[in-house]
Amino acid sequence: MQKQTFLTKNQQIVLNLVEKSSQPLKAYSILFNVQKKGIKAPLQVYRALDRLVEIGKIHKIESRNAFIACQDSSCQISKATAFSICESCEKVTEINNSKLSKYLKNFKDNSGMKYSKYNLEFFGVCKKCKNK
Amino acid sequence: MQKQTFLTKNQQIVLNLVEKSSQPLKAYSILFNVQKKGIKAPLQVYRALDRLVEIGKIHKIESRNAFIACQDSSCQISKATAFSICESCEKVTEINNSKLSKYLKNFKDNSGMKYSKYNLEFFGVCKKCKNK
DNA sequence: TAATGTTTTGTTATATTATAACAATGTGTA
DNA sequence: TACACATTGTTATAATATAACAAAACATTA
Ligand SMILES: [Zn+2]
Ligand SMILES: [Zn+2]
Ligand SMILES: [Zn+2]
Ligand SMILES: [Zn+2]
Repeated sequence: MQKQTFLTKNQQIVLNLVEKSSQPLKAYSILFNVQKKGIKAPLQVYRALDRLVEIGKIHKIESRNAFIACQDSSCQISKATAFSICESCEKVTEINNSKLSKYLKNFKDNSGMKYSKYNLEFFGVCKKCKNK
Repeated sequence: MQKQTFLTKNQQIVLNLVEKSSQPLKAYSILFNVQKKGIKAPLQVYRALDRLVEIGKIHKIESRNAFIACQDSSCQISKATAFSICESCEKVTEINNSKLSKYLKNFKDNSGMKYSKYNLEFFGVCKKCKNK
């Protein structure tokens, strides 16, 4: 049997929820919200999340331990992610900027190490919050 | 009483340990290693870590939940951090590259949000591991 | 279609990471 | 000294994540 190319039932349930949310969701909040769909245990959620992250459908916001749906179709291939995070309202937005991604993909430091992946998190105060 | 400008005893103990380590340390591994110095509880470690991160003496590697001593004196001011992480041996190195930091500090996306801080984590396989 | 090997799932238990709450102690200032 | 407040110690608990293993689902092919 080959590794799945489609989404399994649990993965689809989790993805649907994460995609409906405008903001990152925590694993246990996801669990709570999918219990009526038959997902009962943390591991079922974490397994679905792991796979969804692996195939680029969602991303983990590492500084928040939370998960957000991908808003940029190229992520499935590139493994290159960037986010802006408002430290006041916690709004998170995926940054889709080709210049930035080009710059970072080509970045080489002097260690001679080749990077296959990066994650960038910007922090600040969003427009909305600043005008309050 | 003003907020301290020096390091308190616990902070110094934790910092000493983290600085001695060439690699990121986890909070509970720090706790285990400073118990002979009189630090008994997780919260004592986390409080010290929080402050040390705040003043830029150490950084948290978010994707690893681990802490590493700052290897770049400008971090105390800039709140701009970048790391390379080997996914094979887990070696972490702070990237100190003025072009990169300049580029990222000046980066503006089209949301009109002003960033005061960023954290960037590059992943790959280090030279050593590649030659194995 | 039955046997086989593999992936995915369900389930229980447990490990790991981090914070809440509050009393006690220390320290600078008036 | 009296006050304000920062820091510490302590216990308990919350939040995040994984280990282990049996059961079920599914593709392959005999
Ligand atoms: Zn994406
Ligand atoms: Zn905001
Ligand atoms: Zn630094
Ligand atoms: Zn390596």
